[in-house]
Amino acid sequence: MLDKRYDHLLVEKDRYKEWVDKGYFKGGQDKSKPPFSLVIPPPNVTGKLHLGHAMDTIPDDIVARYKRMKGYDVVWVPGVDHAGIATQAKVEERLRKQGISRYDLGREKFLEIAYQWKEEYAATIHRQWASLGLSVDYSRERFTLDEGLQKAVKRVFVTLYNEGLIYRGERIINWDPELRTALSNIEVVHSDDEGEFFYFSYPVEGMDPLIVATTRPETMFGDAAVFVNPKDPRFKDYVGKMCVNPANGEKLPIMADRYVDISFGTGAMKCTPSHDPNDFNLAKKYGLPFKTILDETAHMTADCGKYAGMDRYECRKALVADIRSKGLLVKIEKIVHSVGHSERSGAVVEPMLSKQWFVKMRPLAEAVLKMMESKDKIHFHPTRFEKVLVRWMKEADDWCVSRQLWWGHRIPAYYDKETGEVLVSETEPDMNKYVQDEDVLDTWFSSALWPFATLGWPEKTPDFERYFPTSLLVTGYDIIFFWVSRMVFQSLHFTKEVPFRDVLIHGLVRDPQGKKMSKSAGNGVDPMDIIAKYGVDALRYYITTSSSPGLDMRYNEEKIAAARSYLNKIWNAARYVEMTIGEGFEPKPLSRRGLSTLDRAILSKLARLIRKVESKMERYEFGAASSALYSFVYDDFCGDYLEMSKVILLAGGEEAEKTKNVLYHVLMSIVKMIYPYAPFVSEEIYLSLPGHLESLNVETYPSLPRSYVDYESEKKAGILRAMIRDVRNYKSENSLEPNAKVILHVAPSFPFKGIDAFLSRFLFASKVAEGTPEKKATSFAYPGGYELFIEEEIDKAELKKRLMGEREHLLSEVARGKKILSNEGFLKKAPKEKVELEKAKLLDNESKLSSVENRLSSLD
RNA sequence: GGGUGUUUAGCUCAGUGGGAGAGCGCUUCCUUCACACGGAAGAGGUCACAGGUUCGAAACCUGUAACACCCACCA
Repeated sequence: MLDKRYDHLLVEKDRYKEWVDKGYFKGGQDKSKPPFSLVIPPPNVTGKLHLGHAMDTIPDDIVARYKRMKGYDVVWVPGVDHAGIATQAKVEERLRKQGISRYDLGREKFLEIAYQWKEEYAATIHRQWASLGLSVDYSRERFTLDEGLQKAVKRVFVTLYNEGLIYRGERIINWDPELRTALSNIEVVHSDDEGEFFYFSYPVEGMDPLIVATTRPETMFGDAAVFVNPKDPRFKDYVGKMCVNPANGEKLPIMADRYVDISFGTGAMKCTPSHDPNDFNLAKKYGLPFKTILDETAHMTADCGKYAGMDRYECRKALVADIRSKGLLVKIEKIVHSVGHSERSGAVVEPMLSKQWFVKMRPLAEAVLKMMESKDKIHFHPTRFEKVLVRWMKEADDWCVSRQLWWGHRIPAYYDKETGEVLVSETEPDMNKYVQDEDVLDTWFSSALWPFATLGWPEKTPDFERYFPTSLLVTGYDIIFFWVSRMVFQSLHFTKEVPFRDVLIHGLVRDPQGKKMSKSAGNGVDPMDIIAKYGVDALRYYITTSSSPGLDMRYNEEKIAAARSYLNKIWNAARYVEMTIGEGFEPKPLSRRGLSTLDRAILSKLARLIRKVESKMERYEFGAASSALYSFVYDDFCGDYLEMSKVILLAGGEEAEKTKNVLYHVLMSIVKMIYPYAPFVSEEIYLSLPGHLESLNVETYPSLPRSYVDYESEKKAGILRAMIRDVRNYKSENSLEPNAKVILHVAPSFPFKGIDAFLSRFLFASKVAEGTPEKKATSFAYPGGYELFIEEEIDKAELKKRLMGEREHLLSEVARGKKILSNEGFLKKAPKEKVELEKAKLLDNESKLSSVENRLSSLD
């Protein structure tokens, strides 16, 4: 027997371990079942789990549990991501607190410490998966740096290199001077920062000086020219002349190119080939010299005269002061401009000319675009995110994949110690002759292989054959570029298949004000706190049902409390059913034979509900599925059926036994349908019920044949329910006590077995008579022409007022019905059922109206 | 500069052509033997605005406004 109250701490205790130990989550145990596979979005080994992880994994878990019940062989591969930059930054930060830099330790020792870090955090992540109740298959767990992934990464790198899709080149890249590594374009986040726009005077022999504006004076040491637009009349005579760089006195050619925007700044632009991507292009075009004037920590190089060794901002300040003292500073304007910051360190990114490895994107991207136009395309939910992928694939520049870090997949490129010739190879060459590239790969390079590499690729393993492509990926819209797109093109290129058939995109959890949750803002919520307070089932329910797919949600603790109340409701309904059916109850198979109208009605609703919930679950519409179940639980099951069935149960006899069986089966169905959302509490209820298997984890999804759908019984039960509500409302409006005795009449005879008993129990009817009463009485009309009369002396004025209001409402309803039914367009074009429905409604409303009018006239 | 989303009850949000819904909050009443994490009965919305399509629009189309987000090399 269940306790009076649902206590999530008791319910969740030790349960997960038991499930794992019993092997319920292990895939591949029955290969006669159709496969269904997922991979977890591997969390970074950088810290604690947050609500974003819950958003990533709980929908996966709901689908996995649902699919198991539907008879699939589910494999859900778990794992963690080494998260190159992020982890290295954290490890370095920890070391720094001990006064150690990574350079003090050296590569090998540093990696040892990083691996320790990984073990530490992987353990935390495991505990948190357990707290969330994720039904992942631990026998298939992977890590983005494990042996298999290393093999896959090498295979991919070497193959792409041999195909000419990976190359090493000198280009302007985004440099993070804090972490001292190159970054890809999407690892740079732009923000509108306040800055200064400096106008300097560049002397020109025999002419007025040229005024050039810049936000970055310190880069003037790397300038190679000044550009103007060829169509700009102001500078017609300047082109071809030389001007003097006020920073160092060097002469710079004045050149013309259409790239220059006439209306921006002064119309004259300085060109710094090594520190600006556009200037780089111009310099290439015109053969200008490249001079690097910033080092890897963004300090000025030896080429910068007395400023050598200064930090870039220090130099800017000093240089501007010096130019001012020479009288060459014209003015300084405040400006808000877009500045790139490192996603990880926050440092202002420095565009630098640097030799890095790149993945050539065009051919890979084209394959994605082609796939997304074919009938075998990947289906995104919601579909609009397909556009996000497509747009990014259309625009993507070559991907800089080398990182000047230690924590990651080392690039399998080797350089001949004598000739410097490069050798790219999966196997290590003679290391006496060669030295390996120092750099590692972008973390996303290995994450991109996750769906197929975790299943065994490049080997043709049984898992790979059976479970790839995976069925579903769940992730946030914020990493479509970083992760989803890269998995797609790598998978298409190397397996010739999509990595997953469906992608379910979720939004972000924001704080109650709608702000992004972040550590620095201190507005984050620890899922572990929620779980401790409300239980993980309530969290799971909340996360998956309180928002629409793809939209952000605001964290709302009240809704978590509401979710817990809901689970408590189910818990108590179960408790009641257990008490009612009693010890030793043996469930029998359901049969419609000999069932009461009430039983038929609830089973009819259940049959329809199961179909609806299933169709929503199949489309990953958890909100819609759960709200259908929710209203069934509250309104139909607890509100109506449980209460009304008490009448039958009290009467006892064979009918009562049948009702007990129905109670049991309906409850079981509810428990099974809520199970994917709330596995812990449903397991507890399930195991306390008779006729259970060893665990809900091995149960099948409920089903009821269509023959159980019985609208006639639903309608009758609905009328009874309406009668009860009407009389209660009548008492309330007429200031009668809810248990005030009334005499009721129903006419004509309502074919509902034991109606007297129902009405006397719920309405405190002292007598239920058939036929129209002799005395004047208030009446209510119902579909099918049934009327209910209440005998009770009440305030005539009040009654009249109420009836007038009701008449008004009915008149408008009748008018509306007549209008729509006299509308030829409607009669012709609307679906037949709709027309019939309207006709029936009109008839009902007319009969109600005439009843109300009779009552009114009898009052006068 | 380009793109996407949002605008529905006091608050947070569902609702993809056929009489406006949920949770919380609010009003009145009720500890009756499943549940006060509860029950009964209620109040509360020109569905942002303006046009259009349709027999019928919160929903579809076109514009407008406000807010949010993404992308982009304007020095």
